[in-house]
Amino acid sequence: MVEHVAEHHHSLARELECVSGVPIFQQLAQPQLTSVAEVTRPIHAKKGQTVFRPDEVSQTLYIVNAGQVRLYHLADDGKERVLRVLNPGDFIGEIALFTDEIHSNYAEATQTTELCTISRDALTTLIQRMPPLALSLLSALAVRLKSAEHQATLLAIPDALPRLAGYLMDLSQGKATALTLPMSKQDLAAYLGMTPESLSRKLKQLVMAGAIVTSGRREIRVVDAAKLQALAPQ
Amino acid sequence: MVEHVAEHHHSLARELECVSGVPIFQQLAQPQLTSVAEVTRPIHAKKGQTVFRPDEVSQTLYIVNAGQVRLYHLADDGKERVLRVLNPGDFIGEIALFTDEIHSNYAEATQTTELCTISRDALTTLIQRMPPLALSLLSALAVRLKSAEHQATLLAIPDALPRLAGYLMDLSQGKATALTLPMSKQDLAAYLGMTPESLSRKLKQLVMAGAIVTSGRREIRVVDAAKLQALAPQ
DNA sequence: CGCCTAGTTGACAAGGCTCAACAGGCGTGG
DNA sequence: CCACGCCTGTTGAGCCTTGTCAACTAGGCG
Repeated sequence: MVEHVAEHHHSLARELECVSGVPIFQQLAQPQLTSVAEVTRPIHAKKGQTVFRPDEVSQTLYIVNAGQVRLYHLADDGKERVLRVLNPGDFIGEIALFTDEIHSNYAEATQTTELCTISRDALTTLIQRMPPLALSLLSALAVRLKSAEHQATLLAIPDALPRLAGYLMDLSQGKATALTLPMSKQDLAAYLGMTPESLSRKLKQLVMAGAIVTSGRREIRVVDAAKLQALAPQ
Repeated sequence: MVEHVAEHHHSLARELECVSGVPIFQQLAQPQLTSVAEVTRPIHAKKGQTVFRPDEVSQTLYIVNAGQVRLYHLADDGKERVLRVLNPGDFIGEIALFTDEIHSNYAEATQTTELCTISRDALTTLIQRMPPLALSLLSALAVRLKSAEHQATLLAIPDALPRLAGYLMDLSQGKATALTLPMSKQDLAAYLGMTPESLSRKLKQLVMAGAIVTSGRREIRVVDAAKLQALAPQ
């Protein structure tokens, strides 16, 4: 589980596929996409493999193209704190673009995953040549910033139930839909700043209240958005 | 240094002063600074005044030039949750640049404050004309994102003492220095996800442990960074 | 089919929140 | 300039929530 990820350097086709699937580059024209593809290196990781680990000096932007990457922090009591989960289109390493970021987190593939990597120098050059790219990067960062600050306000709530309800409201976007948890329950518990035991109990409480029903390991269906809303903060 | 330009565009003097003091625009050349100043509108707020309130549709970037702005959220139990405090050079409203942001927070001046405002249209135009501006905006957003995510990891810690110790470590940057709290203790308590009572007790605990000494309302001196570090998480 | 991890449930203890009363600064007005 | 008053911060006591530890169940993967 500590093996190195496989790197590939071949035709541009692969890079193009990687690049064109990513929202950040979506509105670029074909020739510009090719320029981006030229400086992109795809890497692959199988389930459980580590993409990067702490203390590596990084000057690379990682963009998830397919699969899923779990970003977590290892506390010195041995507990893993999940920071977030990267799905296709998400990226990590933006700070590496401006300072020599020393990663303090682990990135681990939770399934077979393909990532695009772009070096700092290549990306800054690209940004200066393609203003639309700068705008879409800014937009992506702004969105992430908003969600990070939102999460911070959620976590500042001392009671576990509204914290969980607020999280589920975000996931379901206020509607009574079925949804799949983006991570395991123990990871979710860490993400929400509680123990797996508490998460289990609070979920049960929501089921009892008639707000949600659970089915299977990661499936949740919101049946009464109003009840959930009433338990959520704000 | 502003004088020279002021002679040519006298009406811009105020805007230039506002713009040139802001880190985001710092490395722009003089003519570019003038372009920025041309689309900037300074606004002023006295202590206690509200800069904006929730449900206002905003297409504006606010940059604090002097003074301090407190950004907070009003829960429906009437309690204020401080999201962060903006000091000179900090900005807010970046999400407004990409979507019609509906502010969910209040912004209130804690002292006599001057802000620069730039409209969405003006800023996107500027970005496309000035690649370095895009880079420095990206850099600023990345830094804020990092600190927001860091705060989220802090808040996910259930025990109040390490949470506080971690916050103080961040403020003091690991050194044994004197520091001034950027906000009142009750605001800090909300920011750290605890009650003012808990904050008071935990601070006392840190003083007892010999890690810090307090003097006055907002002054804290770290006397033993190692002790503080030992109590902080990671 | 069986093992191993993820998830659940229960009992207990500890920590933080709540409520309430008190002290101490700072600004305001006399 | 002083005194008063208000707001900020502190201290105390009790209860409630959540973390901890432990045992148990349920899926998933080999």
